[in-house]
Amino acid sequence: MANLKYIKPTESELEILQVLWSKGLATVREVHEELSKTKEAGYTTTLKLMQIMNEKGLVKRDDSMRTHVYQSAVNKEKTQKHLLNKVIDALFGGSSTQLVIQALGEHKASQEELEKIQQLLNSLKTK
Amino acid sequence: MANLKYIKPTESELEILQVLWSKGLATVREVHEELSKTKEAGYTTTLKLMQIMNEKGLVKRDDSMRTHVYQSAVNKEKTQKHLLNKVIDALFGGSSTQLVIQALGEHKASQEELEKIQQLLNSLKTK
DNA sequence: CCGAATATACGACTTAATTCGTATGAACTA
DNA sequence: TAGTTCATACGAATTAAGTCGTATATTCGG
Repeated sequence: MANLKYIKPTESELEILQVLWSKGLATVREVHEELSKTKEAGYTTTLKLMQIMNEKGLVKRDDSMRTHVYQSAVNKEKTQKHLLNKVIDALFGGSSTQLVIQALGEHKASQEELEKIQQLLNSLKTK
Repeated sequence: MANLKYIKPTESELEILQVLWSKGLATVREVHEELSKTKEAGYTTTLKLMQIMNEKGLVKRDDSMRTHVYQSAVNKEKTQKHLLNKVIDALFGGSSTQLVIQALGEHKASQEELEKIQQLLNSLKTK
């Protein structure tokens, strides 16, 4: 195996993964177009990044055609979980509750979302 | 001003800030001792890091004595908030709710902590 | 007072991320 | 078919983090 241990994408890599997670399959061009909406960067920069990600095993690609088609090679939820753990340690001394409080306090969530959280909370409390 | 915009401590810097936040005041030696509990690094490495942090404005120090005394120059909650926002963007497409759900689902919180979250949730819902 | 211990300063090295220029070749078009 | 467009590959430059060796100064114990 070569990926479960080393899920540690950089910020730029994460941006690319976001696109791949949402699109499923995408060419470098497509990823680059998407990133260009919010970011300034040359095409070959994106290309290079994705090539490196391929070497690292963060993405897979089909290079049977001239234009390669990429997809994520790492699970979205697993990656989120993994990096979130790091944040909780680095920023909140390991307390996920502190993080939740901080996150809930700061950002507005819709009633619907709050309800979702409430349900989750209920299931945790009665357990 | 020179700090509100650029709160972007690295991982190592965050470790040091954690120590300073908890101790209030500390010498390089003290910080280094603390870090040594969980990490392998030379004394001068910690020293250098803290010197750089001083230049960046992440910490302040009293160098009126031979042994300098450091303290954090950035607010803990502000820093948490700032970096948390980055994580929410980079990892959860801007949805703090997704982050909360992920965090609550993964980590066990005590009944007491859950109660705290519940109260926060109540105040958000009735608003 | 002298040597050991301890402190800071500073420069240099290593590694990794990011960026991009350029080369090369395929494919499409007039 | 020649020229333009678009793709990948690759190498190199830049920047920053992290690490540490070494120089130098201060302090303290005996």
